[in-house]
Amino acid sequence: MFSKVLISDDLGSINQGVRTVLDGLGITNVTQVQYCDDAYLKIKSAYQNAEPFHLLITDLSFKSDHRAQRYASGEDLVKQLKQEYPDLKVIVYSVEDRLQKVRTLIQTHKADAYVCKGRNGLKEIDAAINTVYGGGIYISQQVEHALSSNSNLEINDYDIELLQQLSNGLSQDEISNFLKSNAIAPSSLSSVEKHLNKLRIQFKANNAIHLVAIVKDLGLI
Amino acid sequence: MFSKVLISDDLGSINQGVRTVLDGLGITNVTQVQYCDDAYLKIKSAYQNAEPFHLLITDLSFKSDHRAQRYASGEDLVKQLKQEYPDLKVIVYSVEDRLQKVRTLIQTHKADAYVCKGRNGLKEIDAAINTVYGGGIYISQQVEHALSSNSNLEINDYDIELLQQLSNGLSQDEISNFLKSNAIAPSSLSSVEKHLNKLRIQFKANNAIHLVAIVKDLGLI
DNA sequence: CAAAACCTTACGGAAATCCGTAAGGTCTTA
DNA sequence: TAAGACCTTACGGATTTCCGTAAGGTTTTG
Repeated sequence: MFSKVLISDDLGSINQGVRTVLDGLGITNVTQVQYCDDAYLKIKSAYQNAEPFHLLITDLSFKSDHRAQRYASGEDLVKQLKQEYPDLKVIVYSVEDRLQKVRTLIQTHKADAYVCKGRNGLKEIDAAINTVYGGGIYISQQVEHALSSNSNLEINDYDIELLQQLSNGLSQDEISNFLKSNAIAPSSLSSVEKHLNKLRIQFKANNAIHLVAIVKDLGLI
Repeated sequence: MFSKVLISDDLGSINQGVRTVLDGLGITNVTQVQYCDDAYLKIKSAYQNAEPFHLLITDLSFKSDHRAQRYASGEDLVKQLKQEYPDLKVIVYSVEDRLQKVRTLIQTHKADAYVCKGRNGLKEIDAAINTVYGGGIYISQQVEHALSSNSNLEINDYDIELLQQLSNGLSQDEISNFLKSNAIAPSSLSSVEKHLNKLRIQFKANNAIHLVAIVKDLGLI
């Protein structure tokens, strides 16, 4: 079993619950932090001292306060850590249950587990730790279809960018110019129209307003 | 000090933290529930047995699961309870920091405190309990300007309705027809345009898409 | 390689939006 | 009651979105 674990979560009370689970698994070398930057520094220095952490359990959303942070979210933290220390196992523990988030964390950033905070959260943390220790990937039941299903996986970063800019108030013409100046292809007004039209059909939206409302509800932007 | 308290929060681990605070205040008669409906029933039956709860500390968002619930959110719960039992003190304890939510809870539903979950959440819970016990209203610092300021309080139900329908994908023409068929005045296309234009200016939105994105972020719809 | 499939881009027209102006109605106030 | 403020409604034009069609380029496939 893991012997050295770091918990990162800005709500102290949740840390307590996770710690209880770790106790139950006989894991006593547990460190807690409340800021992403602290998590990064702890892991880095432990690694340099040849006493690396084996597992990180982290939340995604951290309330910002007066302390300026390099890593504003758990996602940024996971991304960086997994690049730098691929051997470090990472369990994400979040209330966030949007499929796109799960997908990004697991597939892109290579997190090892995604556990939704909820009534059974701590039980799932237990299961996740065991699965991850065995080299597996654990995903909460309520979001497990994020990976498998043939759901809206075919929307890509380009589409997200379009939707993002649209929701920022840019006209389609302005989006076209934005893409040109950022060397993103395709950039013609016609292409912007085509892609947004495709998205409208995909999400069964009546118009661009409806589309933005829908994807915001879905948490895609 | 309060002697009989109910905590309602679907994440067991958070309950633990709040319970610690209550312990520190010498409050030992504490009950916990994980569903809004349970909270309602407990309070109702305690009242009927002439042993009413004095204080409810509740979350707003509850994950839905297999159990069908009459009260889907903490907001519904607070609304109902405060109507039925005005003497019951209510502290809302939520990660939600949108001003409109705070306003509705405090002004419309008459909650006694609004505490944002965060790094200092438990300290604030402590302060809130003391303030509320003294008959006051407590609001977390980060959202306290929700009430005082002269902010966008002048947007009314009619505006919300327009924004709602707009985000549902109706064109302005369709909204006009919708208003006519529901006998809501004013209903002309021109008026719909005017009001939406006013809202665009108010929220500094470039266009209708931008407007919907903004008010969705603000939690107005 | 050639055909097919796909994508990008351009263009044009219908519809919707954005944004003035103006007329008429309602409410407030002196 | 009369003037003023405010609101609703109508209308017209500029701009933007919506939605086809078509030409040219790139990628896939046999």
